[in-house]
Amino acid sequence: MNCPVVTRFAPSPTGYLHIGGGRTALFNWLYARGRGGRFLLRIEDTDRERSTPEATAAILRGLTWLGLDWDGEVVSQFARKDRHAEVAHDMLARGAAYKCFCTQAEIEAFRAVAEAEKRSTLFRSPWRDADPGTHPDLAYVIRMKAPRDGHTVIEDAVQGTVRFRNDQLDDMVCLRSDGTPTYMLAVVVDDHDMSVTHVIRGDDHLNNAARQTMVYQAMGWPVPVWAHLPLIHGPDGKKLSKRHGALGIEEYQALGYPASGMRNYLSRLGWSHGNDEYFTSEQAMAWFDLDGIGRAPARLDFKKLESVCGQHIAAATDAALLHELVGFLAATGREPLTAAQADGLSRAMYCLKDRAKTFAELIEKAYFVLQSRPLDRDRNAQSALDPASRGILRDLTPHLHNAIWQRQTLEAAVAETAARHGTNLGKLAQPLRAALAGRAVSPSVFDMMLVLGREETIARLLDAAKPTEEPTG
RNA sequence: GGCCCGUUCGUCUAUCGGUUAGGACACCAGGUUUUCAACCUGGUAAGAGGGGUUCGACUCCCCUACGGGCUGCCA
Repeated sequence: MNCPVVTRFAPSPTGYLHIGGGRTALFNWLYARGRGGRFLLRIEDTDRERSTPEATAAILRGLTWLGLDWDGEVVSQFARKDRHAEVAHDMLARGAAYKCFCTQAEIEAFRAVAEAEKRSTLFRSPWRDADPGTHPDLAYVIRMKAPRDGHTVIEDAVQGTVRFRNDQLDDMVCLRSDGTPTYMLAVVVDDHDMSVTHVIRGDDHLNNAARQTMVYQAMGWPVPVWAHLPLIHGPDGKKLSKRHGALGIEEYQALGYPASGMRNYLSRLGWSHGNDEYFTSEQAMAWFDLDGIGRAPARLDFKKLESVCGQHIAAATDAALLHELVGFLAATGREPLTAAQADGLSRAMYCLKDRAKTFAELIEKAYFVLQSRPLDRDRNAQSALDPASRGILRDLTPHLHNAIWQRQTLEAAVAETAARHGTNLGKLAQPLRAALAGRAVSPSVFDMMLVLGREETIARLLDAAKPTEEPTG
């Protein structure tokens, strides 16, 4: 039998897509894409109180930025509530579920007492075996009639065989008293109806898998392959929370990380393929497998993220970088590039991409090509332009008029001029940089000359050579 | 409280009973160097603790410690 792989990502729209969710989506995507399968997206919005359309939009944006494309339409779980109710009643008819008339207040009171007495808080409904003839005409929930004897065994592709004692599990609510389904029921019905073959999700669902298995069994449906991933922790080893800073996947875009680098880094968090560290998404698809997933939670390491991203930026094509840079600028609320800036950036990209780990760094170092005259110089640049240096720069310009505009000849011209003034390239480089970039940090001065061209270079040198008022502060 | 999962350098990890326990990031030292970065060379650094099983355990079993998850008419 050759049943096609179907995976899904099923976030609840109660907030942005966080980094852990992003990784879960990535693993599902890699698994399906690497096997010619389908990767589906379902929004688990059955909690009407907390679900928002804004959150759904943010999740979609996050996935799109990460480059995780899904197959087919986005499924709204809430829209399928009638189907869920139908299954709940089907279970009732099969004797796999029952109506429970206990009120929430009663259950809460029971749990409060149980907790105070340090007893199990597992709720046992008195209606489990009640004669339907005794049912009152009151609101009720439909609860699963879960087996009390024996074990429910989960064969998990990551966690191995996990056995749960059935007497530790309660009769979970499948249909609320208002007729809406709970997650526990809806997730099973949807995964079945959507033909999901592999459920890859956070290990906070491992316990749930046992109860969900009972639903599959009650309905006579095939149980999917489970794969419960360890959660991601913050750099301090604690559960991820707001105080760890950037958490929403979109914040990573704003920080300037390329999507391919994020995918690479995230895939290595909890999964490995031998000693491979840096790889493309195509390689990841080919290599990704469930048995390469670890069982221990991993911590976020921003240094490593940066390092990986730096390699992806260096390896990307200029066109791809420019394209992603546009998205970065928009994500950080900056001015879009003018045509001239985009053009300059393209010409400069070759000397920019090797020295930037993020788009934030790249744009910083691209300052020289994005600005037009007159440059506005920062403090460090200003102080590099002392009167003596300005004189040398002015003296350099005539030699540039006829120079062949190549690195070698430019270097020779600068070295020669420096020597004539009793100094050397090392000393002249900073003033030159200040003149061309207006900054103390930039690509190589010769790269800047090549990118800027003869006219612009000479003009900037003459601008800098002009005596200006010394900074006073 | 009950149930479940986990624990190799600071971090991510390799190892699937026999290795000088390997790699990457970070860090340190040196080299290269016009800034930042990149790059080159070398280095520091790990099997939570205790019991077993075995000729031999990081690898298998048990206990403890620590961390995490679940225990909702949330997902």
